[in-house]
Amino acid sequence: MTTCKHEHEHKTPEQLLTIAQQICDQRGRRFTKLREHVFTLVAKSNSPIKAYDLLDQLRPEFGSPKPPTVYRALDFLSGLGLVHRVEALNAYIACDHSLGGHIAEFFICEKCENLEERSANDHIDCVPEGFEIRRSVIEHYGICKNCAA
Amino acid sequence: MTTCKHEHEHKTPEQLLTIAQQICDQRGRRFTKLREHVFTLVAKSNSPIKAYDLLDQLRPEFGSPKPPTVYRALDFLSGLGLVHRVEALNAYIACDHSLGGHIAEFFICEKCENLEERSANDHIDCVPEGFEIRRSVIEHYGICKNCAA
DNA sequence: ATACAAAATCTTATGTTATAACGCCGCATA
DNA sequence: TATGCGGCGTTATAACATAAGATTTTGTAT
Ligand SMILES: [Zn+2]
Ligand SMILES: [Zn+2]
Ligand SMILES: [Zn+2]
Ligand SMILES: [Zn+2]
Repeated sequence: MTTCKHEHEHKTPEQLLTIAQQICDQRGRRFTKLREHVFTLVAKSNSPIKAYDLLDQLRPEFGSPKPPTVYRALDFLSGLGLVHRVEALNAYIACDHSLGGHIAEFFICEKCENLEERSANDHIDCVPEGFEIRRSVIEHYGICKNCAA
Repeated sequence: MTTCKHEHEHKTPEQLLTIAQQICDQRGRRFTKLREHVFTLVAKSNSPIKAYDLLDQLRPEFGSPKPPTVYRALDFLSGLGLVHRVEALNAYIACDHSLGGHIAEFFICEKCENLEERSANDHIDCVPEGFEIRRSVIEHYGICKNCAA
């Protein structure tokens, strides 16, 4: 258990949006109004946000969207590595490591819901012989420094 | 990424049941018929099993149980560390490390659904300063040796 | 410009997972 | 016998997610 000694600056929603547009461009995918709006809502949320909360926040500007609308956008965005799903919360967060393709590791405060994203080191011990890892879910739940006080 | 070199024997459902009863006794909790039956079903399943599949398998011997019945039993069992919830599958597995209180790490084959449980080493890098980890979710998805062939 | 194909979206319906709330029963304790 | 509590049944509903088909938008070729 090693406390972090690096700098981990957080990007602003605006920066994240710019990067998202670039990545989308590079891959030749369309960053539509809907996708942009969903991404912005995720990026602006300061804790993981749920699909049905996104639905609510899309209204009324985007009419009365139904679940498939927001799930499609989230699938698109997570396919590009722009957002991550937090499995144990059924919620979504904008990737702060704008590179795509990294293994995300989360530290989530159970009091204030704040989430810190890290790029997991790939030193995984004890992998079963011959097992090829395709995707990893690594989420740590606990109490952050602020909330411990 | 280090391939496992240890022996990891698997306990039989019967062994798991015996251990579960002991742990329950030690803690002064009641291992009721229902809890025993749910635990046995989980232990006998050779891949993570879902709550509603458990419900089906409880019938008709246990009448027509409703969701709260099985969720209560699962909460009880996981509270004692006898079963683990696999977050990204919404499914449950009997703990093979009968000690309780360990950090579970799973390697799950996406083809055959086989699951290997390990006890995660606690060498977590880059923990945010002052963050106290209470619970960790570590799940690796991929293809197992058998299915790669 | 027009036609076409593919991508994106909308809509309806349904499937899946999980919990709230309330009541009853059986057992332990005083 | 009263009292309390753990365990479980039951009803209802909340929360999360997807299937399938119709429709619109968009880029591309003619
Ligand atoms: Zn990320
Ligand atoms: Zn906090
Ligand atoms: Zn375990
Ligand atoms: Zn396999």
